[in-house]
Amino acid sequence: MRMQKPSPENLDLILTALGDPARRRAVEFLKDGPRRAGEIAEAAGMSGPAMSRHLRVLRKTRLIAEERVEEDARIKLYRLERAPFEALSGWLEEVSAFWGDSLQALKAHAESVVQEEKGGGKSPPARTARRSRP
Amino acid sequence: MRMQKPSPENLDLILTALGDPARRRAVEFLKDGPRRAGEIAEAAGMSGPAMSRHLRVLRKTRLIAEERVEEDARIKLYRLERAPFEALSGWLEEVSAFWGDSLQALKAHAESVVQEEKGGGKSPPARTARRSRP
DNA sequence: ATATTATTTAACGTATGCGTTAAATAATAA
DNA sequence: TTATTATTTAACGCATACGTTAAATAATAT
Repeated sequence: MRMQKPSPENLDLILTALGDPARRRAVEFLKDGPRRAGEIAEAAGMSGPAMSRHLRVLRKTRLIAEERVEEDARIKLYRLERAPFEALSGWLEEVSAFWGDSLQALKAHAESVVQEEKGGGKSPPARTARRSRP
Repeated sequence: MRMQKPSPENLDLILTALGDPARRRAVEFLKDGPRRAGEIAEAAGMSGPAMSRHLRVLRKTRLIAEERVEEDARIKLYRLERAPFEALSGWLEEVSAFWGDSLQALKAHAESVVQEEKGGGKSPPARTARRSRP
């Protein structure tokens, strides 16, 4: 049983999805809890169909998931899903690890330890410019 | 005193910029240090002009910056710039704060305190679904 | 069954993004 | 100056994304 690989291919979808302001507004709106499609559309200031398309994109990337209310089967709620945010966060940390970010200080440190264990074979981080001239 | 506002408008550009795989490859390549445009293009497996366009996008979002080598004025290097990554990271933390992520645990807590001080006027975080029926 | 409300899908027009080839700039070297 | 190498910009063609209005589905209520 695999537990959700970093799935770097999905970064494409995740970042593209979050790149649209309407979808980002939807995500920010859902931060406060599950909501219906109509509420989300209204909060983002767009028509239902337009938001429906956006929700489909967010659903495809698993940034959101549907949720049914038992008491009222016709009501369908959307809520944020954790994994893709973590995937993106992980990629960000990996990219910006070498800066020693204040927030990620201890995590970054842990990462670096792990990285040392792996033995930094590939690219000796030549921070110095190499001239290409003979 | 806040340094470098969250600049939510730039999230658009940042996320759109990072949404393209070629640009992401460029960023990952620059993680190991400053490189020339040609090297980046080759690493990403595309023509010079194509990558030049991408670099322009990355430059506009300040994800990268130019750097001149004094010893050889005709060589121009690109390097990663910290701020936009932090901006994105900050937004991510804000959005996913309520999950109590292990990494962001204490930061998230601090945020929630701040949020309490602001007085949650607008949307009372009703984690429970409200039916819209009369 | 018919009506009602909520959401999704279809179809259309417009706009933007990407890669390629060819031309234009920059900055030196001979 | 002219030649050389590196990078950027221009122009073209193609594909995809977005929002809107109108039609189709879902799931109940009467």
